[in-house]
Amino acid sequence: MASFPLPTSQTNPAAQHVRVRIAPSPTGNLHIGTARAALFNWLFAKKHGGTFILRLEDTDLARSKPEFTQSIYDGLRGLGLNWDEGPDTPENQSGYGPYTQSQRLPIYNEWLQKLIERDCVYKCYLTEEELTGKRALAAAENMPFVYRETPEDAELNHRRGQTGDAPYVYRFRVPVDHAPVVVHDAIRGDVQFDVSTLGDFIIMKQPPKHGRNTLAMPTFNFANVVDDASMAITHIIRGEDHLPNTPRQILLYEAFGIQPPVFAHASMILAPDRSKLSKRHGATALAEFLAQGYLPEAMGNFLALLGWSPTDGQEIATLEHFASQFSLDRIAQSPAVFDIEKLNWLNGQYIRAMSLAALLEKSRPYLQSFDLSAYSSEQLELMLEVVREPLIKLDELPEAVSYFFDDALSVPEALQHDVIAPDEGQQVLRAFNDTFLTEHAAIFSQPVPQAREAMQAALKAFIGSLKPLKAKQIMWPIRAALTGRVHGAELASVLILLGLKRCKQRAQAAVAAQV
RNA sequence: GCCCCCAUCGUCUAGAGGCCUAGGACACCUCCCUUUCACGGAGGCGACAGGGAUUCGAAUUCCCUUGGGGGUACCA
Repeated sequence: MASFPLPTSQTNPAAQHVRVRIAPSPTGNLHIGTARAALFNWLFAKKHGGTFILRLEDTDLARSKPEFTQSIYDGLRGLGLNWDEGPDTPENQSGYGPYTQSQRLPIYNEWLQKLIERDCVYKCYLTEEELTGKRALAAAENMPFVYRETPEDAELNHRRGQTGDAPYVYRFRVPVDHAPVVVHDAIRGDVQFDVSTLGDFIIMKQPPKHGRNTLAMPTFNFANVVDDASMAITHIIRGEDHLPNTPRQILLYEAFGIQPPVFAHASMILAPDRSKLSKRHGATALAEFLAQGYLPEAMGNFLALLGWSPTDGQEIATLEHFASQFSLDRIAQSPAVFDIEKLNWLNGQYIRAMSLAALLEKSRPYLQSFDLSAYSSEQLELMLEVVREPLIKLDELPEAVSYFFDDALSVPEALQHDVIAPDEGQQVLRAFNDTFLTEHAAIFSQPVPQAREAMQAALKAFIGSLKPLKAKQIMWPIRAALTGRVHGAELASVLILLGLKRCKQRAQAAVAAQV
């Protein structure tokens, strides 16, 4: 795919100890795009025996919330993307902490001093109004707003600096005569940005006027670079939305005299209408999918396939398997549409492949409205075994098993009329109730595996005994009477799980309804 | 507007000049299996955005157009 020259020390991860990070901001629940970025980083770290780091970028004090931090923890852990270093790991072990930006203020100030010493930054005292005016001016000329400190502004900044208490921010002075900044991207190749498109960007915000925290916060671009540099991050794998930021960050690395890490910008995940994935398209947070009963394994598998493809073409695999063949140059350059159909298929695959014991555990939260104590776990596993086939996600479970728990089964009018009421149906149901259930009553008290086998055989014989009628004509009335539907789980198992008593009740009710 | 990225079946993608009358997966259709629905199996439908250029030869290289996406904040 992308082929371009990069120093071997950078392109060959084996030549150094890989350190990658996911750096979400706790201003929202873990987004599906962030989850995928985390996954790519994790896969890359795994592949190279590297270190996967979680860093919380909470410099936006107003929007950062503890519950979002929790959502990030839960989401990543849910997918199995455990981090080697992060806010909750002992930082003295690594020496790179803390891993929460709001706790790293002294570090940013320290690094800011270096820039001040090198005259790479200046205090900007321009007010919001003055800035707005400049923006309007640029807009009027149909030009992009690129802020540069003019001689007049410099004088003004100097004058306001004298007063001592005027509010200011720190801006990075973009060198105007700098050659185009080249981003060596491991996915896209070299991307050039002319410095004339880069304004003097803010690196330290103004301290908030109110509230108990009055310390100045770094901006994203600054904190990101300082942290990545001081945490010895070797590869930055992130979304394409960060690509336009990268030249600014590279300028900062240059100002610090530090070799930038390898950048890899994966493209975005899009909604089916090719617009940005947003709430109006349904779930966007990982937790929402998980709550619907998409299995974490399926989500991880699906996300890995969105914008990346395995070399061996095996689409259903563990993350460890994917990790073994992961490489940045196989990450797609073009955006990927989030295709729920494929997720559905994958999830179904996982539901069917799962052990019944594991499935039972995963299912319990979805079955809370039912009294499971009426069944042994062996019976519950049988229940899941026979209803799991058509499932897409676990939240369909209550509907799928409802007739095992309802005491009074309500049979839809249409079924009552079309399947149960006709003479044939009644004939079948009478035979079922009077003969079949009586003759085979003993089967119901057998242990599950034997009962199932015996019941299957008995049903087969029963169908044969009603000769002129076809199997379907026999099964449907019974199924309708017992479950209130004509499609569904294997009938023999349904009978066993319902038990003799309920089978009789429901069969008799179906017959009685017609007299 | 300006800057940047992207462009293969409806969708996810394979494809790094001849292996491509473009492969796989999801979805869809047909058939088979089957006591229903499903699962599973076997087939089928279906794409290199358009236009130039380079080349003996282009899905693959270059340019333009068009379309989509991202950015343009004291958000990250």
